[in-house]
Amino acid sequence: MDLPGYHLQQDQPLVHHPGNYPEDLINLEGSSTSQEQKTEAESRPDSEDSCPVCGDKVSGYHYGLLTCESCKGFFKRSVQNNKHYTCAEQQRCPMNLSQRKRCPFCRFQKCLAVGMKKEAVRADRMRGGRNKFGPLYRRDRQMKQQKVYHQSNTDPYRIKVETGQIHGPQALNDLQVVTSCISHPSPSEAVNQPHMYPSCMGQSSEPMSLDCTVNTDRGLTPPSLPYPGLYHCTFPGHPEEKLEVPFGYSPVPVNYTVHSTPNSSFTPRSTLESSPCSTKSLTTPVSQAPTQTPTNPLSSALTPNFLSQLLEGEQDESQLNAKVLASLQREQANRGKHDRLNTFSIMCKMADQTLFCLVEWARNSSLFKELKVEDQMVLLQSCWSELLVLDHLCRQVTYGKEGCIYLVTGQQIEVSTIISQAGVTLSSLVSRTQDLVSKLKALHLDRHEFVCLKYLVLFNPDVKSVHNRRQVEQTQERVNRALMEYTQRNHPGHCDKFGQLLLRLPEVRSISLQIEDYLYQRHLQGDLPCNSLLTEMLHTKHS
DNA sequence: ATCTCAGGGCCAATC
DNA sequence: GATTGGCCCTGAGAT
Repeated sequence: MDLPGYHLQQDQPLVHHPGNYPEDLINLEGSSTSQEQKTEAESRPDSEDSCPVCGDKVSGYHYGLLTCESCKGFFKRSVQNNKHYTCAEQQRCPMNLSQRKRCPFCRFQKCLAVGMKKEAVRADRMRGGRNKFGPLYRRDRQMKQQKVYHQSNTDPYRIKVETGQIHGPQALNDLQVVTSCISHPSPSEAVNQPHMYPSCMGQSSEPMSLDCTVNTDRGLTPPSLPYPGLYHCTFPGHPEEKLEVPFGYSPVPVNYTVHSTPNSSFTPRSTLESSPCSTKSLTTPVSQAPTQTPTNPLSSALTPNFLSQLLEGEQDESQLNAKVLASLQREQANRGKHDRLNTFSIMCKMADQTLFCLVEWARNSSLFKELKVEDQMVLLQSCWSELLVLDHLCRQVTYGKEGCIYLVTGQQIEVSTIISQAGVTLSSLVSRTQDLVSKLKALHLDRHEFVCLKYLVLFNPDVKSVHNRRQVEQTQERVNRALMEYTQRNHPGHCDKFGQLLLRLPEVRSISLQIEDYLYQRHLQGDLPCNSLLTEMLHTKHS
């Protein structure tokens, strides 16, 4: 794979390994749970044929996307007869072939969520003919064709992704956000157009759509950014800006014994062996923790300067906001008016842009530059998802309001809204992440500590095939010591803060792995954009 | 002129 | 009696 700025060509065919994933992971989103479903899926491995609402066999385009005959009829009747369903449960009923009849409310909501359009049901009941979505269907087909025929990537930092398999149909969205705020520069226009098409049928049941411009209480809130002037940034794919951080640092060899501890990748060696707040001490009462002063000559006097140097490479949040927003705007501008990005795609784009920035951040780091390119690549390939999670966590701790998720675009979305509409996996991820945010907020994580955690995750000597393991280890130890001294110096009343921060890293790791699994499943369904760094990172890990 | 295909109607099966 | 879902009809748009 190619990372931004890394041009080692590695043509790797995109091999799908659905069998590598446990069934429960695939089923978590409620698309297919029963044995019946499994059998059917086996007999019909091509996900192109599965209805995004219930997983049944699609019979063609109906009301905006490929669905089965059953959901087509259900949707038609619901709209034509102006049905008002209610859910006996928590409006999160599983939707699959065997259970689709149980809850019409959730089924209809799912229909709307995946993109079926009420407007496509004819008010005049005229039979035959083609509707106004013809161009949309054509474009959709073309995009599917593109996937099938191995469209080569023109982006300079992408690899050629080949696929011998047809990707899934319309993305099964966990959320459906109508991105008026991104597609319509005029807020007033967006407010008057809550949905892509005016609703011609009085349907009281609210669609699952979250409209960031219409109802700011429920969905995304417009960003308050000085973005107009920043939209001209070249980004991504053309890393023109190089932050040359003037580190006056050269690593000093430290004689630490290397122990290969299972699952210890989150815990730097020096933490285990030389830190006053060692892993052992973390499990004991604070009063019993040793309070010895670090003896390493690297440490105390250098730490403040070292930390400030580490911080210099950090990207300004408002610039990042603007870059990602601009990128999303460009993406939307390249699409047709009736072909907006769905929520999942938007989230992927955001993650992709953020990932790009994180890779650039690493590449511009003097500490990182000291490594061989091969080592840089394997480290980044190993920890990219952890960096993304850490980045997200820091954003929440710094900017996030209670009960809201602060997006990299500067927008906010309510956690409850996401959880009420997301599938099981995504809800779990959001909940776990929010729990971690709460813990980090309680710890008063600041940017110095955050950047140290990023470096600790990046410089992971446990990564296989790292060439210069010792160098990686020494850097990790140095950052680790800097973090320890910083927390001790700035939070003398909270002597365990260092240990508490490190204890959060396994959860970061765990969440990142769950995210990778989730994204890979969506990737197998064809929901992830092919030409993205995110997809390539996923692909590299799974190939 | 013919073909394609998506929306509508019908009706047996099921709830 | 209401709902579901498979099948067929229709006809605007594409070829």
